[in-house]
Amino acid sequence: MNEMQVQMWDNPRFRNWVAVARACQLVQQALARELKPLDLKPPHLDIIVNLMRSEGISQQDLAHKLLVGRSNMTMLLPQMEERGLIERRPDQADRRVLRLHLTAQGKALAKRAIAIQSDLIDEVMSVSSPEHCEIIGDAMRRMTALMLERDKIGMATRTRKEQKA
Amino acid sequence: MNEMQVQMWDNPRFRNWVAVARACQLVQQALARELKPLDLKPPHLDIIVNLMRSEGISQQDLAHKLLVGRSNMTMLLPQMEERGLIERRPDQADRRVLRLHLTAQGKALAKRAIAIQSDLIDEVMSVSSPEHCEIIGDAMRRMTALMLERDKIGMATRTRKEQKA
DNA sequence: TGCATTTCGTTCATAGTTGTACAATTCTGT
DNA sequence: ACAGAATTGTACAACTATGAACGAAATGCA
Repeated sequence: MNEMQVQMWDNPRFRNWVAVARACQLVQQALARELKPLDLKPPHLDIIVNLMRSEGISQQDLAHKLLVGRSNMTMLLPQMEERGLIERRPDQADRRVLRLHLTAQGKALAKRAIAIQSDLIDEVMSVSSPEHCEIIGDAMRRMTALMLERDKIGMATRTRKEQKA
Repeated sequence: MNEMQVQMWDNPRFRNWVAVARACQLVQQALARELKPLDLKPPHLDIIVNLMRSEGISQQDLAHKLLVGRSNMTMLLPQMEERGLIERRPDQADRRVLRLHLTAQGKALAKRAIAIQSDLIDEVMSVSSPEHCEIIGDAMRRMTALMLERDKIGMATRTRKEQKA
């Protein structure tokens, strides 16, 4: 029973991944704290950031990019709209979808929030040289690709649709 | 307004940190899915793993290690105790604290759960060479140290206690 | 000893997240 | 054109997480 204990922490991959998860959690918590004065939470900022990149995106696609469920968007977006940060305009080509846009006020807040986030990230990533910073980012992007591919395969074997092929 | 957009994503630190956060999120989600057959959730596994390292730890110290609030432990631990995975024994030296221990059943489940987690981590970390894996882990540990130090300083300036010095 | 302060765990109200079921709309294949 | 399937956003219930207030126990300091 004790071998398991040793085994886990002697495994470099395990040890180093745990370090990644812990750092992530701490940075997220710090971000939440520093965003509080703007009355924003990390999910709101994620939405704003993605909206700057993809004006007119649908709720579904946004949820997909953020790796959360659609219902999550239904909870968050209306309250951001009431706050005047975003607009949800119906798409007349497909009347099911709502296309999302940042308002001027939303962009102004985005600027301040992103400044906070960027400063925090600059601080935490400054523990690594630019070269190591790229190594880390590259590894994480490969990891993300791997996980998304995994999910896709899992979906294909579980659903009935693809079995036709 | 558009300069901000470019500015963010041209900043290597920003871009690479976002990759870290996304990978983390995906791995967490995958872990949750693979743990479902054992009827465990990531927080439970975190508790179990830390309990293997630190038999007899208090709820408070455990919460501190896991970077969550004490009330979180109060929510999770009793239900794990009822399930027979852990025991909470009062400390007769200090009758406020409850010392935590894994039961035999808890250890058995831990073994299976850790096998699942290790396999997943091995898979995702296999996108990096052992050398890069260490670079990543070292960076994240420095980052964690930086954040904890930051918090400590923040606490010291806010509380009254340390002002005596 | 006595009293203020701190620490540990709990309680509870609040807020955030998820999955499922649903109505409206669009797409597909005949 | 039309029936069946898929997609979009919503509603809701169940679950999870968090922070503040609390009581009990311990500690520090006169």
